[in-house]
Amino acid sequence: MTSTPLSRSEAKDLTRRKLIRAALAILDEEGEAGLSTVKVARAAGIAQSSFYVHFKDMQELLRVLAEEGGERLRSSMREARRRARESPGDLGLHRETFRIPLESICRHPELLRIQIRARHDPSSSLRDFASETAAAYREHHAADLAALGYTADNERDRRRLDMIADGINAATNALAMGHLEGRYPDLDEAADILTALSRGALRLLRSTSGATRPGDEPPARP
Amino acid sequence: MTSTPLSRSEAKDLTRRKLIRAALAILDEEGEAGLSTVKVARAAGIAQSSFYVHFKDMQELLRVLAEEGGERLRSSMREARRRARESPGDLGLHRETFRIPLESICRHPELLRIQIRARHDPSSSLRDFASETAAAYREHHAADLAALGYTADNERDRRRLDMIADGINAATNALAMGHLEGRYPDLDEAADILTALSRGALRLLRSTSGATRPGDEPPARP
DNA sequence: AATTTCACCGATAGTACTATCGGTGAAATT
DNA sequence: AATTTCACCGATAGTACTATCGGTGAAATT
Repeated sequence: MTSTPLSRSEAKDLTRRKLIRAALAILDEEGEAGLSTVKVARAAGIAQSSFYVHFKDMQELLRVLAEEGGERLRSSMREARRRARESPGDLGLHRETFRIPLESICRHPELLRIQIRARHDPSSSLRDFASETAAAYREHHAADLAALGYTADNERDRRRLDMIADGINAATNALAMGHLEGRYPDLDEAADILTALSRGALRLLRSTSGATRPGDEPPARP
Repeated sequence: MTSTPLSRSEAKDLTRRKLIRAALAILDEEGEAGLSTVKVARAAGIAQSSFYVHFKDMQELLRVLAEEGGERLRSSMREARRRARESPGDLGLHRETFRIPLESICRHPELLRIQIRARHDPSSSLRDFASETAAAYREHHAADLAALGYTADNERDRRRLDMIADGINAATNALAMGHLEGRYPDLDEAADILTALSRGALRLLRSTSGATRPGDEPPARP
């Protein structure tokens, strides 16, 4: 082992990173209820009281965690969008549209778990983060639908697009979690299912866009 | 006010119910982290120490809560199945299949919220309850699909049915939550979206059942 | 009527955690 | 070289909660 002479600020930054990493791990393994300055500090290898050198309180650490997580998720989605645009063909694009979010989730599953938990936990300090993330995903999806040629010009259609994005989103999360739990080993299969689900929804939009009330399935395109 | 002379056991049962109700309310409003014998007992109008007359500890109260919640959910689903069977016509049946679970959820939203939270919280004492409930929903849905004529006779098709049930399920929850949050005021619209999503998935099953790999969309029925 | 049972009470010991404070030594500055 | 800064430390007061214990009075039993 080569000794590394660290400056004071470098050393401080290092322990700060250690605290953040430790908190993320505990958050993922034991949930928000399992977090305490005692545990985080010990996991990072410092005294409990030294926790306060780096963060005002646990709340602030969680805020930082949310910001970093949000940044990671956003960049992951940007990357996804970029790759999807490069994908060849129309079917390919449609399928990539679904495989890529699945992959993004599987790359940082702890972020999704934490987010889902926070989204439904009224006592969570991460609720805002969770809501923003959910909204970002919805927008992401709305953009994808727009890219496929579906735009909403009245309130009902907008609400429908929202519901579809919401539903597909939830399904994406569910399949990703199932993949991580080992139930669905093949992500391509999952992407196929999502593609099929969305096809059904798009068919509905196509068949009744602007109409007053849906019948069964008139074939007309807008 | 007419005075009600209660026997000792009746009175005990009453406070027990009060404790359970109080716990459920706190669980819904503040999450599992907000639960404590202090709060529950106070909300039920008894001394903190009297909590232990009724339950060994908080863990046991949560177990009872999970059992009661499970029973409520199961009976809600039985009722749903019964009504769906009575529904006229094939399209009607398909749509009822989706509207009824939505209604069930909206009748007891706190149960879904608690379940979703527990399902993703590693520190929760309600995880088993949540897993069982999720599995029950999936079976419910698999049965619905079977009723519509989709049966799986190989591993890949079984996995697909699972994924579809999982995905539709997640979408159902998402739309129900959206309805409760006021974003989707009309449950029928939500049911239409779910119907459309599932149609897409069913079309996939139809077109590639038993085949080795899906192409785009051959029209053949099995 | 006498006795027993028991749901509930207040007090309290024990546990886990938060957040502050004064002290220390090595890094940084002068 | 002398002085200052500051990341980290141990100790500790304060907070919130759990779970037990002995006591009490009214209901239930004898």
